[in-house]
Amino acid sequence: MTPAAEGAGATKRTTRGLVTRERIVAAAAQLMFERGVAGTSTPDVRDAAGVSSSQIYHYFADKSALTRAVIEFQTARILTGQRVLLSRLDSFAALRDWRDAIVQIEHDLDCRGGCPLGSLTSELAEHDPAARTALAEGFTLWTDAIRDGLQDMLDRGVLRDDADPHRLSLATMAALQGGLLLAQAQRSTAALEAGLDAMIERIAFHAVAL
Amino acid sequence: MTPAAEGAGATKRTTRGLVTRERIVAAAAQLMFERGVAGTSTPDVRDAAGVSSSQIYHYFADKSALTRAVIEFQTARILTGQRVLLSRLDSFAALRDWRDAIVQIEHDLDCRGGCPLGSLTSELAEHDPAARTALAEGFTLWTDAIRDGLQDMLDRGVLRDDADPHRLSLATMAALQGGLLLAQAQRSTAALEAGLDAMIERIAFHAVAL
DNA sequence: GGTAAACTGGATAGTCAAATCCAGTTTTGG
DNA sequence: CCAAAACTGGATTTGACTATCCAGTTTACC
Repeated sequence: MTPAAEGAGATKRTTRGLVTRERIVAAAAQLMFERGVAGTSTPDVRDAAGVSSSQIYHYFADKSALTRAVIEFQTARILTGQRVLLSRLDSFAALRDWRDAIVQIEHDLDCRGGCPLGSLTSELAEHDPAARTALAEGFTLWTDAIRDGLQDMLDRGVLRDDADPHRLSLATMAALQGGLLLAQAQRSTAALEAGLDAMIERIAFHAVAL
Repeated sequence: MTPAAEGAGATKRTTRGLVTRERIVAAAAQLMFERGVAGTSTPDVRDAAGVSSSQIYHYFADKSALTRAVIEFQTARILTGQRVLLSRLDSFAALRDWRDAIVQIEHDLDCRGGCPLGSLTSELAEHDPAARTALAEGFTLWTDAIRDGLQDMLDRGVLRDDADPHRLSLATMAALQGGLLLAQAQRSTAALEAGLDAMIERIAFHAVAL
């Protein structure tokens, strides 16, 4: 009778149920961000979400399913949270604003935690194939958002034809992820700033002469 | 009576003892690379190293101390393993060889595991300050090796004076780390290649005109 | 108003890992 | 040769976590 909790089981859910489910996911996401997946126990999530133990297993088949929900949650969070910046990532001013916003966030966090998706990657990629796939998908969506802005710049003639938006967006995402990882290790945004700046300058190399 | 196992306890160690200690660290490093720190139990390490349980706690105060030894092991491994490439990272040909070697390694590993230091970072940074410091130090040594090559190019007039070796090396390390992380998630070296290529091109921007 | 879902709260089983301890054996280095 | 270190192999304590189950209560919705 346990609702499939995830699959096409199509168990009827009330609004209240969905809200509770979301509260569990949000709490788990926060804890996993702060302490990692292995460092987050279901009792921890239970307390943080303010629910009873049974509710967690009512909505999720097991911890692995909860973790996958967290990945989707973080992906959505990044894409909507950066929507304003990402949707208009189509000028050098916008790129620099985006860079500044990320550096500012990291600074405000005292360089703790790295990237919500990046941290999960190294912990899950090798022993949870479903999680790895979900993470890969999240990175792809994120990278594509950057690519679209660059494509826009190319279409509008801001960038020359020799610019490859897809490749540039991949490189930018690499610099971002690595910058966040190094920020976490070194408690400094120096590498993050250097990486993002270098990529923006690299993109500027393709700009049509003023 | 337990030897401090790490500190300035200055317990006399025989050659055989050091060899065994190293065998434990190497086995732990391999397992932690494959399964993560949390996914590696001391019984796992015991079996992989072919020693008795007591020996692990004979050489290391606890799992945390062993983990720190693993970080030092991996740092040394990277620096000596890439010594040939890193020590002469002072020309564009050398930079490209270095890039190719890294991509090749990742390809041979089927994009599994990411960076030995990077993986440890997101897992340990937030709840093991000593580990975080050791990781930061490892990244600094690695980045400095890159910086030295660039400084060489600058000193020899291959790069123009407006090149900032330190900043460029930081950006390169960010692209490398992010590229490896994305490779792990997406099982593709595309982002790694794009990131490193972009950085090499970025450095080439500072090259004196031919 | 009644059915189904949401929810509490705690008991519980089973597993596994960290770390300590010990009694005895082998190896080594001066 | 002999003392210290290296090492075996396993027993053991302690604790935490995953996951299940249940008996009963509250809330939502047609």
